Amino acid sequence: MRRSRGVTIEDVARAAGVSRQTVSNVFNAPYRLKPETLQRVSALIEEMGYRPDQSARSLKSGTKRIIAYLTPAADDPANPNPVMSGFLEAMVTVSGEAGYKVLLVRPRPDQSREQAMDEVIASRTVDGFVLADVLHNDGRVAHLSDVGFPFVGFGRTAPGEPQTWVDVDTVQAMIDLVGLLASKGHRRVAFLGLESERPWVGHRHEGFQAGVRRFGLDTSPALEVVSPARDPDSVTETLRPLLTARARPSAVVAAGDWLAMGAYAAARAEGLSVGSDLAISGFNDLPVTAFLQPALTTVRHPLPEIANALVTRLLQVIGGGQPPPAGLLLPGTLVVRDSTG
Amino acid sequence: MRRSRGVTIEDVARAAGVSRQTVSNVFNAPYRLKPETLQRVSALIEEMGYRPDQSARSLKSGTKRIIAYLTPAADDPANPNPVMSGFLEAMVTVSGEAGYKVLLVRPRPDQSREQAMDEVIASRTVDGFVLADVLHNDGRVAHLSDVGFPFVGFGRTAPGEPQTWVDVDTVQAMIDLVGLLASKGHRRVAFLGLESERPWVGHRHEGFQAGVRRFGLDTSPALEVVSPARDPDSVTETLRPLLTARARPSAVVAAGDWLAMGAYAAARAEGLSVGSDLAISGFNDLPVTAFLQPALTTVRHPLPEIANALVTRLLQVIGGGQPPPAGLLLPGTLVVRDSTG
DNA sequence: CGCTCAAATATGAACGTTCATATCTCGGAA
DNA sequence: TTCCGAGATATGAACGTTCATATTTGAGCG
Repeated sequence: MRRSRGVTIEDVARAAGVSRQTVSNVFNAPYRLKPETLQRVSALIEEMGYRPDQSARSLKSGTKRIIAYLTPAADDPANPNPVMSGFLEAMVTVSGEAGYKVLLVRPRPDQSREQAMDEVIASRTVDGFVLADVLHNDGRVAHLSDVGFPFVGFGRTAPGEPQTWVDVDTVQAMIDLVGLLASKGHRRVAFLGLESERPWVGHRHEGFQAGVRRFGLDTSPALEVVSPARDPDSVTETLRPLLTARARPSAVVAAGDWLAMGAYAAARAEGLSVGSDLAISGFNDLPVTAFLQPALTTVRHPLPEIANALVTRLLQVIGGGQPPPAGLLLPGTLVVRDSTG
Repeated sequence: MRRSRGVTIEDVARAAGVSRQTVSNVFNAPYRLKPETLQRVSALIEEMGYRPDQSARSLKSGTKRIIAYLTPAADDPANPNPVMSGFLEAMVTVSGEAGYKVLLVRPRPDQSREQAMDEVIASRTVDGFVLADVLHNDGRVAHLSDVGFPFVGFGRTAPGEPQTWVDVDTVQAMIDLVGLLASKGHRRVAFLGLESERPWVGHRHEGFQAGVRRFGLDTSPALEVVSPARDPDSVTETLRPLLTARARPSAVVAAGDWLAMGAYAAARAEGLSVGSDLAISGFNDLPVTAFLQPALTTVRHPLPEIANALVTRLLQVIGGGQPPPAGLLLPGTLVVRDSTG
């Protein structure tokens, strides 16, 4: 009669004629074992299919080898955010390589995000948190910082707050983008923004302005417009005055890919050919960009690098090290396609 | 001096002047306690912020309250699959409501999916698996079934295999879609397929054919074309002969939304107006569909219902119940937008 | 008034590890 | 030859729960 649970360290120890500790050392301190013993016990572990019971290991050692990902509420339930699923994808890969798994945590309808975090912390289920879409004065940051639980975030905190964040250098990417357009001879470049509090909207605007100044392009405020929403109709409405003006811009830098798609529609509505009559660029490199005609020039987030930096920093904090003194900005990648001629 | 770990059951018991078991019962068998005691201890638990240590609980009871989601390798790393991220989203929500959390498991580069699962099983980290994109003769299904570990899948298995799956009733959805077109007077409807082994491609084709027969439309095989890839250029190439033919179809039913986007491009290339000159439909209801002009008529997967059925079935199997005798097909939702006139 | 029995609560053991420490082994120096 | 000490391995305790079982409590009955 076999036990219903799995193979235990005791089983392996008995089979190998060694003690539990020796088997434990195969996983936790192989250097302590005589090479010959290591070899022999390892083989037996493999053969018997033994893995340490995570619960027992966690209970005794206090380390879970699990990172919690606080799932962001989707902007709009019908529109899952592809940047964030790409980020999660990268997080899983990178933390997997570091020997950590990712646990998805979503606050129940009756809970605040902070309460959900408290529950996970109190039940000692994970070693740390990864937050997405972190912004200045983020309640989650304040809370985790207060209770002293390890965390890192994708986004940015304010200067006085903990600096355990990593983000894309949006401003620099926008400057590069404007530089690309300038190099193609564009002098009147419009910026298509979005009416939103999200910090990245501001960063993209800021980067655009910096780029325009840097490359000596037309800085007329009339070239900067803000759409109330991302749908093509709103964008078309927003851009119409600009595109029908006497001196229309030769390029539109949109604050995001969806907005850029709207700009395509606006261009078509005015009989302008995207790429030749009007250059258009986006931001985010959503899956859709490659399916547009012409394909959209955009900026790709360095998601693997961001995930890597976050995991590295988080493990550092978990390990009891000093939290990083400053946030980290990583460069985005300009993906040049046909929409910019 | 406070202990570095958290509040334990012992702490609460002492503070309340009761035994550990009584505190434990507050969570696991409240009906056993005198209402007065329950009340008093609950209040103290709340006040002290006590939560049972998951590791200790798991170790003793054997139940982890965690479901593993074996993350599917993205078709193309640059194109995360939005249907699957929507599915994961739904899984997190539904399992959260059932008191379970979702752990993401990805095989390391040196591992097969089966090896990754074995590792998770042997380390007793989760109670069961959810598989996405399950197909006939799926190695994961065979393996989990062999080792007798609880699992369910989104997709379909072959008749002889375990029937713990849930899927969309693709055929019925396609019939509905063809019915919609028939009701609008279309008689020559084309099917735009994709060169792929994926089972859903076949189901969509099958459903299309059933619909065409059912509604007495033109069944000419010439109306069924297959694109070698999903990009707009390939699709345009594939559709050109059909759209320039003497008797061109008045509608195109695409096997997926990306293909439908390609059909938009093909229509434009021939100077046809989508919606009026040529009706086009897709499948999946990707985020992009609402941003197209005209917005795309498509089929939405019943992701919350699928997740719900899967979790229900999985918990049943975990609880030691009989595995479901048959798979479950859930109806998709026709999302009628302007691309079908 | 004492007894019975169910309801309510308490106790000791066990889950499978790792930690802290103890013991063993064996080559080399005195 | 004896002893030392470092390297290698072994042992008992502890992590914080829940399980199985034991004990207490108190209402109802003869």
